[in-house]
Amino acid sequence: MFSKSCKYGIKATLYIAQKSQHDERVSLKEIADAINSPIAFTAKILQILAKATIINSTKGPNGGFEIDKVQLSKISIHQIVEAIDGNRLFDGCVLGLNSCNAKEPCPMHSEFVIIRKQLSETLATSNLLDVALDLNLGLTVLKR
Amino acid sequence: MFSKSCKYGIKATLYIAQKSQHDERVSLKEIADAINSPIAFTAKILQILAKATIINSTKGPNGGFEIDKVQLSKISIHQIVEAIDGNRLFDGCVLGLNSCNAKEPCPMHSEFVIIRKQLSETLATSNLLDVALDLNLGLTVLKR
DNA sequence: TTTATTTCGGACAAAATTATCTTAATATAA
DNA sequence: TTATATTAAGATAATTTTGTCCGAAATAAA
Repeated sequence: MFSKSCKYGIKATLYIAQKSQHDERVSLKEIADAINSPIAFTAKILQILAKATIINSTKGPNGGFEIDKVQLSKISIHQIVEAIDGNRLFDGCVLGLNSCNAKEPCPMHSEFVIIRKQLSETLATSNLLDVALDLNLGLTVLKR
Repeated sequence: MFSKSCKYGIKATLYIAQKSQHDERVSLKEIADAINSPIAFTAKILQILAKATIINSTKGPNGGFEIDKVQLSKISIHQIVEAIDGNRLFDGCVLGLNSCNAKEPCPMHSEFVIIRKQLSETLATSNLLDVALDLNLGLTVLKR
């Protein structure tokens, strides 16, 4: 479903979100520890997310990553997926045809209209604040 | 969503299904042509499908691939996906955690319960005969 | 201003996936 | 029986994705 990069990206963003809620800026190392990911590779993904203005990065001592607290409820998982994996999951033909639409569909097209709508909506209506709250309560986890 | 191998596998099986409906056995080359796939790589995928007894293969002159006509309505796309990509799409944690379930869920777990149920059911209730009929009517296509 | 800390960016490396090539095995028909 | 057509299987190669390393840039503090 999601690439490995994207999974790391989502988990990293959620961890940053959780900490940002309490005004804590977190370092690359702390993030990689928290989500059990390779540190240097995680750095690359965080760069992508920073360029997409989903997270903020600060260099230097006490630098690290954070998300504007008031933005938490306005950022969706959909945005993260788009930034890292692009939108072929939402747009592209399930069977990989170059073009595929209602008029000239692949054999799976119609079956996937509903599934993708649900997927897209679920990801679009999710938001970092809600997810961070569950993390705080220990209802969900980011590694294991 | 699906690996490239899996997409080839689905398309190849659907093409074989369509031809098998009319008692036509098809060659590797014909399949690769019909679905616009690399021929040798397609051969590998067909081997997997043959071992999974989803398709039948015959060597020698006039050999090729076919599916028992009476089985067409009993084979689902779900079976093809399982044979090629395994069932991590249906089972595995969306965020890649080693274990993830209702008791100790990842932050996306509950959101994906519905999506995956729908995905799994859609694929499980599909069958080769129905899809082949649409292909026959020209309502759907396998390449472009 | 110098030093320490941290992310950024580019080059490089490893692993996984996708793709090809060659030979073997099998079946058909002449 | 021999030649031919076809898939099977194994080795190899190319590409993409994932992962590492190192120096540069930026920032803060001494």
